[in-house]
Amino acid sequence: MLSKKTKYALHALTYLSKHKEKGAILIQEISQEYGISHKFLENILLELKKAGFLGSKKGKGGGYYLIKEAKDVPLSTVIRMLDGPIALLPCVSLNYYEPCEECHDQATCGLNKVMAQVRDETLKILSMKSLQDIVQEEW
Amino acid sequence: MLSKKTKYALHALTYLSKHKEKGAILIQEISQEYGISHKFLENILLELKKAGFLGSKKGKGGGYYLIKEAKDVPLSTVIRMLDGPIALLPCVSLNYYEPCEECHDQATCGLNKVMAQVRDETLKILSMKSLQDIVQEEW
DNA sequence: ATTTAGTCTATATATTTGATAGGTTTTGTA
DNA sequence: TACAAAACCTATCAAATATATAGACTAAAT
Repeated sequence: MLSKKTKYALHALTYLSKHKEKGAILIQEISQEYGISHKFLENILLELKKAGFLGSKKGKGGGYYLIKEAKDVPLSTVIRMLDGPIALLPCVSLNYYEPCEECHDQATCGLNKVMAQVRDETLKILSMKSLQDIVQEEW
Repeated sequence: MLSKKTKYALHALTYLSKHKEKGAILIQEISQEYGISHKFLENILLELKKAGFLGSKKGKGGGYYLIKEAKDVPLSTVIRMLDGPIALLPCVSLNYYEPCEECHDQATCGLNKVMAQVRDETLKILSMKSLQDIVQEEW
């Protein structure tokens, strides 16, 4: 399951994308919209900023805004950044690979094969779908 | 990611299936084979027994053995039993459904749609593939 | 009777997740 | 230029979950 962190991030990004015309948007506004703790969301938005998805402005009239085009924000990227691996096993993770300690030989492991297949199908969707698809779906 | 518990369970089931001709197999033997803590594996096998996958025999010459046919043990069932939901969001889980607290309206939620798609593709594989497929893959 | 090996329940330890606290910096504006 | 607003930053805490361990109990073989 996705962590709340990631879910909140995706909702926040969606909100920012939908209200792009408003310019900078307060953390407050987003946290109220979804009933998320202000401080928790703060941390999340900061991370998204450091990762280059968001820009921000301090002081009065400040807030956050989307830097990237919604179509250039694949869901897989957001999920990986905040939750880590998408794969079900470390030994089939493309971005967070680690061998399984208990595994004798990855090359012949049956689970490895199946989970690689699951990973491929999941990624086919999550890297194809972008923030824009979410926004469009909701409008 | 799958928990160690689930990974261990799947390995243990595979082992039991491969060595079915031996009859009852010691926890000891399996835990050594994969370098798993004896006691931890004990708990896992007990769960699998209570769920009706394994049988056991106490005392000397005892151990665990597979009750079901390997082909009748879908990976999805094992994963769900030990790890819970396969879906990435509670609101698209078929077996552990819960609404997302922060969500205004599931019917129009864009994430919901995408994650339902991911769930479908994942389940297509995990409920199609059984223990037997894992065993065959490794032989 | 003794040994072997699973059963059961409880507890301990570690890790991760979700949330909070409070001071710092920047910026608009009165 | 002082003040207020709002993001920035770091640290910490609390709760939940995952992993592992302990030890007494029961059943079976010999």
